[in-house]
Amino acid sequence: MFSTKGRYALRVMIDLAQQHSEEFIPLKDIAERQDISKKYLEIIAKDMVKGGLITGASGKHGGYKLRKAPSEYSVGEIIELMEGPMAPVACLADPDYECERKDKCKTLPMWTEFYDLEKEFFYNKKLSDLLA
Amino acid sequence: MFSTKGRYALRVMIDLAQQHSEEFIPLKDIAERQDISKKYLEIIAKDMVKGGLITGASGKHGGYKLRKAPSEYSVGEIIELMEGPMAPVACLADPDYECERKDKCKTLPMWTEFYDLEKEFFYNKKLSDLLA
DNA sequence: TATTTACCTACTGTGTCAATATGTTTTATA
DNA sequence: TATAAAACATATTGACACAGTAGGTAAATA
Repeated sequence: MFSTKGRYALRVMIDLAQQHSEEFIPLKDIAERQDISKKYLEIIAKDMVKGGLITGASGKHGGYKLRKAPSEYSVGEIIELMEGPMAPVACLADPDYECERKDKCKTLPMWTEFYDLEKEFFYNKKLSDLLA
Repeated sequence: MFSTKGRYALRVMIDLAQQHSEEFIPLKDIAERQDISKKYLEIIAKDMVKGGLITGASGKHGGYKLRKAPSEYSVGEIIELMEGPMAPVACLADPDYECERKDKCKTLPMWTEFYDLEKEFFYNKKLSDLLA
């Protein structure tokens, strides 16, 4: 299950895209439109700035805006930035993970196959695909 | 991320299938081979019996065995029995979930599409596919 | 200087995960 | 019939993540 961090971030991205504005959009407006606690969204928006998804501006007429066109964002990059790798098992999430059973593990190929499928799905899905 | 409940259950199923036996296999042996706490596996095995995946027999020469041929079990049914629906979001996990945003939700079609993909993948993957 | 906004740090209640602990019941066998 | 081996049952626990809340500071504009 994806958590609210990723899902709310996605909704913030969609909301920003829908404003079709070069101006900064205050979080207050987004929180109201999306019906999400503004205080909680602050945490999420801060991480989004830190991760390079959006830019923030303080002060009057401040707010947030996208850094790229919606078609240039993949859903996968948004979700993985907020929640970490969308791996089905821990041994795939961390490349340094050394499982001593990995050579004889009967399920690893299946998890790998699914992980690839999952990444392909979400990295080919663009933010612009969600605006229809 | 799938939890140990589903993953361990899958390993128990694989282990049972690998014994190619009509006898009951004691959990002690499975726990040793799989290097999983026997006490914890007891909880899991009990749920597996309850869910109809395996049959259990108490007493001497008791243990567990599969109820069907490995090719008749899908990985999906094993995982969902142990962990509940593998839905990416709560509103898809529960058919009675009534989200007031569902009609205007921009992300629901994507989650649904992914959920279908996921189910297709895991329900077409059979236990026998993991024995190679 | 006042207002608006983002940004920062800390805290908290709730729940799930991954077990452990301590039994009781069932069944075959010596 | 006693014993051992096994499943089955119930309760508890420590650690952690999730989903926020609370209260404040810094920056920018008018």
